[in-house]
Amino acid sequence: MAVRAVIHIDLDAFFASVEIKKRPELRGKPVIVGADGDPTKRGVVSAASYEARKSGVHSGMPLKKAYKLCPSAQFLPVDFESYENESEEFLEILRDYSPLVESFGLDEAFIEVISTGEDALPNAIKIAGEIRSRIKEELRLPVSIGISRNKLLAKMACDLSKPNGFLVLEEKDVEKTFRELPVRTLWGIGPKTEKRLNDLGIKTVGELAKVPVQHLERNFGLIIGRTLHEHARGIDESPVVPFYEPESLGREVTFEEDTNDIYIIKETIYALTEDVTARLKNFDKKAKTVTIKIRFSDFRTITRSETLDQETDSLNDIWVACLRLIEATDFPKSVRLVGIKLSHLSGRED
DNA sequence: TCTGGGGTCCTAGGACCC
DNA sequence: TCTGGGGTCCTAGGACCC
Repeated sequence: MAVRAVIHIDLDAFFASVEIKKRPELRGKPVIVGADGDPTKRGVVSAASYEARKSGVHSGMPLKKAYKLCPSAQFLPVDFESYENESEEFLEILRDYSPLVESFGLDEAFIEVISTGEDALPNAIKIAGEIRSRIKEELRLPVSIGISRNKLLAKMACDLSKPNGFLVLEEKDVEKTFRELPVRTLWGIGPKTEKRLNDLGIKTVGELAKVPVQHLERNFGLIIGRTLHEHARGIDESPVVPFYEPESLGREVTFEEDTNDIYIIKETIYALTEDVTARLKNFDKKAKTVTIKIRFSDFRTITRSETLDQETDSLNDIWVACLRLIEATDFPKSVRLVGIKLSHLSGRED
């Protein structure tokens, strides 16, 4: 009989850890990586070392605020290329242990391990231990690992173990482990759902698990309601998928200063369109739907989309669609961000 | 000190067809 | 002179993840 186990691996404070690896003199110091590394400009924290987190800095926080909280930190620009290189080496190590490796962002991955016998966990624990040693020796990066029988529980175990952790979560321990956890810690519950659950008197995952599924379906819809109910009980049947075809390709950019100038807006969207169309061709895809995105100075964000008669990878076709969308849009306030997205992608059938 | 950029998935309403 | 109901596609927005 074949049984499965899932390992979730997460490189701790990944961008910051890579920077510290490049510059060892930063080890043990607060390091904050974000945007172009200038905390007086617009941008947010992409990663903060644990020393910086002690000051209250966390990813997603505006750099200006991070600077107020931790002025002694070393602020560094995002260097995607080196993170991508490290990430590729990370995935290569994992693929030595199973073909079923699903990357999730640059710094996280799931591995499914199939074992013969009654229990897959002991074998998964052994493999996870080897992976941990190799990442520490070959990549010299800190890592946390969670092991369980499905993706949800493996990820939750990993999150609970951070930093530098290693945690096995068995089904029999789920109820006790989840009982007192705030609902926000459950995968898929963000700030909005947390607030709505709290308003319903549901504060912990243990409480959520006891709510009748019909009650959740009424409040959150059939799909999300059912998922909340299952996740609170540690149930997750989703497979580990080694490769996804992209569903959409997009680029967006925030201006250093808000602008009213329609020529700057058009010029910027054109540059983004060139970039995304090149990526589209690289993927050997064509797109049917073109969407532009505008965020105004008050942060109100709109999208305008057009589905073409025929899928295309032509820069001209896509740009003309963008222009039509721009012309049909009102600009009542100055603009903070513009973006473009291509969707309804399909492979070329030339 | 405000609030990035890359994505995925879900929902709701309207158009349109049978 | 009163207008069903199902299916599908499109658009816009929102929640969530890293």
